[in-house]
Amino acid sequence: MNFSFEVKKTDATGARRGRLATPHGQIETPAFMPVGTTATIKALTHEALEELGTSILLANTYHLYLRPGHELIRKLGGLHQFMSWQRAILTDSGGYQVFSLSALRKVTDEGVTFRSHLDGSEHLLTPEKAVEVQLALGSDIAMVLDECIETPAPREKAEAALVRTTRWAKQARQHFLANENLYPGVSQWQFGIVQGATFADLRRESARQLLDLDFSGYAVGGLAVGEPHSITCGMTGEVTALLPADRPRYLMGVGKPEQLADYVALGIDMMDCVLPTRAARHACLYTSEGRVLIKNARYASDTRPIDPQCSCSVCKRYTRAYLRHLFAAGEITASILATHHNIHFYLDIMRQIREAIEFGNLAKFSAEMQACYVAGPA
RNA sequence: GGACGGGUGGGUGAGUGGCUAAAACCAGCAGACUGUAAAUCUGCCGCUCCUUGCGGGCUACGGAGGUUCGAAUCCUCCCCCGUCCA
Repeated sequence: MNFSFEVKKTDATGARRGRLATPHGQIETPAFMPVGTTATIKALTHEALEELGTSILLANTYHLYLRPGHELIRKLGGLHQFMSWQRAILTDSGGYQVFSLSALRKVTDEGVTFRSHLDGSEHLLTPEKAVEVQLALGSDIAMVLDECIETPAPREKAEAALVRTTRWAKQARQHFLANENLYPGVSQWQFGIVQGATFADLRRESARQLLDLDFSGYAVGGLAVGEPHSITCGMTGEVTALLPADRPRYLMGVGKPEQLADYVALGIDMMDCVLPTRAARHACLYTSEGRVLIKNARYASDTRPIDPQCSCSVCKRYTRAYLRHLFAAGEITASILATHHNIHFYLDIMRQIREAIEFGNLAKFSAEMQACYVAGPA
């Protein structure tokens, strides 16, 4: 096994400073993972991602299964070789698409039947199928298929999704353990996903049930999908309190810049979010002084960099006025530069968080982030 | 000189008697985005008043008159623009 996870230090808040080793490199934790659903971080080259210090990124089972197809990717040497990315990859299972593509799918105990958003064709994604697709992709970390529901949700619905998620997790775990060595050269970790919506007892129950299955790591799913941040934190805390200390914990789909440290303080080791990349394409830039909506008229002749405190290559070279112009003109370069900056900003936050844990001042760092995001940019 | 066609809100451009402060798109202004159906989506976009309401007043479809209860829409004259013919 080429995998290991080690917690090197835990601070007073409960934050963990660790290291996750994979066959495709080491990941310093807490880590933020940029989202590359269709095997690309939109608007960024792999050269740029490497320069930014990305150690792991996400890709998506449902999307890659539909296009170009996991069999093709397998045939071409697996996802790493296909996309020419030799660092780590985590693949999401398609569970999130149960939520985001709710209009195009039907969930039964057997699995999720999707009507393809690409061509309308029907596809049944079962827990076993999700395992098979991810093994074929050869990602480093595979997620079990779960049922992600919106919050707030009625208790009965949350219970039903929890029961189904646990059942699917058992099937997925079994199927994984029986097939993990199916492809030579592919070595993979499998994570379970805790559900339970906004009900603390359901969250705890979900976690306990998954612990029996002995996953390599545990994710908290179904959060930041409508509920307030305080609830997200509350639910996360309920779960991390029960998770084994020696396994990585992954809070799925979060968060805003000023929220990241909160999750880390709750004992989270890994996070991912489309926010920095999507917001970038939508002209929202994250800075040490808060958000900069770069299309605003006030930046038309602003010759400062996006973030005067930032050391990224975009901030070293370009002005706000130029970025604003690129967005106004609909130039593709606008997305490229904005995404580069935002990913740098997120990865830099994580660097600062890791450092803060080591120096024991995470709470202070968190407070400073909150302050500038409440105050907004100068 | 003649024959047609046309002049609509910042732009393009619908609208041929009342449902029209006037479609749609663009531009402009502002906002949203949390395991990506997102280079997307939403709101505002003539001026003004207030008790901010599917509220009131004013101005507006080249110009000036006219018909009509009512005109961007019909009539008259004028001014521009385009195409074609001399």
